Amino acid sequence: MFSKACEYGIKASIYIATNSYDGHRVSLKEIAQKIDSPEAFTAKILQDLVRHKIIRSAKGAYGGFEIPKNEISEVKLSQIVNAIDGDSIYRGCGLGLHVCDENHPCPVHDQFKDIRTQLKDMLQNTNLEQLALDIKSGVSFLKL
Amino acid sequence: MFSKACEYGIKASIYIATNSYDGHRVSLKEIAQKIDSPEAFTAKILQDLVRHKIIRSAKGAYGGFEIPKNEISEVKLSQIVNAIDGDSIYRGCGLGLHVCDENHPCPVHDQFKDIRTQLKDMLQNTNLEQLALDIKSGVSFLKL
DNA sequence: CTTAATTCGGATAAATTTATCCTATTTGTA
DNA sequence: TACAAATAGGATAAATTTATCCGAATTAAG
Repeated sequence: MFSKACEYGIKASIYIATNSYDGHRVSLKEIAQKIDSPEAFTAKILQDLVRHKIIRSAKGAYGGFEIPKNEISEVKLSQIVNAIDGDSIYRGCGLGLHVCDENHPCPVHDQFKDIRTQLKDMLQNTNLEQLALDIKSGVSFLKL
Repeated sequence: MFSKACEYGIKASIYIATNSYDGHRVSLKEIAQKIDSPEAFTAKILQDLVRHKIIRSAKGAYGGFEIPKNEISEVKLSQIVNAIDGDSIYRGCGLGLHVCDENHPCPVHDQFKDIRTQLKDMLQNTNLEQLALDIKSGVSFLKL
């Protein structure tokens, strides 16, 4: 579904959100441990999210990553996915045709239509606050 | 969504179906041209589908690939996807957790639930006959 | 001012996926 | 039987994704 990079990006963003919620900045090292991801690779992904202004970073001692409290509920899953994987998951053709629309549909265009729409809506309507609160309350988990 | 291999596999199967419908066996060369895929790579995928008994092959002159007429409507997209990509698209965790179920859900488990179910149902309920007929009647297309 | 803890960024390596090439084998037809 | 047209399959290459390493820059604290 998503690339590894995207999975790490989503999990890292959620972990950062849970901590920003409490006003805590978190380091790359801590993030990688908590979401069980390779540290250096995760660093690249976080840099990418920083460039896309989805998260913020602070260099130097006591530095780390954070999301301004008032922005946590504004960050949608779709932004993270878009930044890392692009929008082809819910925009591109299911069979990889370059042209695929109502006028020139691929064989599974109709079958995929609802699924794509639902996926797109879900990603656009799910924000980091919801996800972070479930982690904080122990309802959901970031590893295993 | 799917790997390139899987996309080629689905398109090839549909093209073979449209021809088997008319009692015509088709060669690798013809298939690759009609679905716009790399020939040698497509050969590997077709071999795989043959091993999974989803399509049949005939060696030698006048050989090629076919699907017994009475089986065309029995081949579901899910079988092709399973043979090539496995079932992780609609079985695995959206964030790649090794354990992810109702008791230990990942942060997006609930959000993905419906989408997975819908995708799974669609793949299991869509057969090659439907798709092939749309191609034959010019309603849908295998390339561009 | 020095040090330690960080992120940043470039280079590189490993793993996987995608793609190509070549030879062997099979098989229908002349 | 010889030939040509196919699939089968192994080896290899190219491209992409995933992952690691290391030095530079930044910054808070002592």
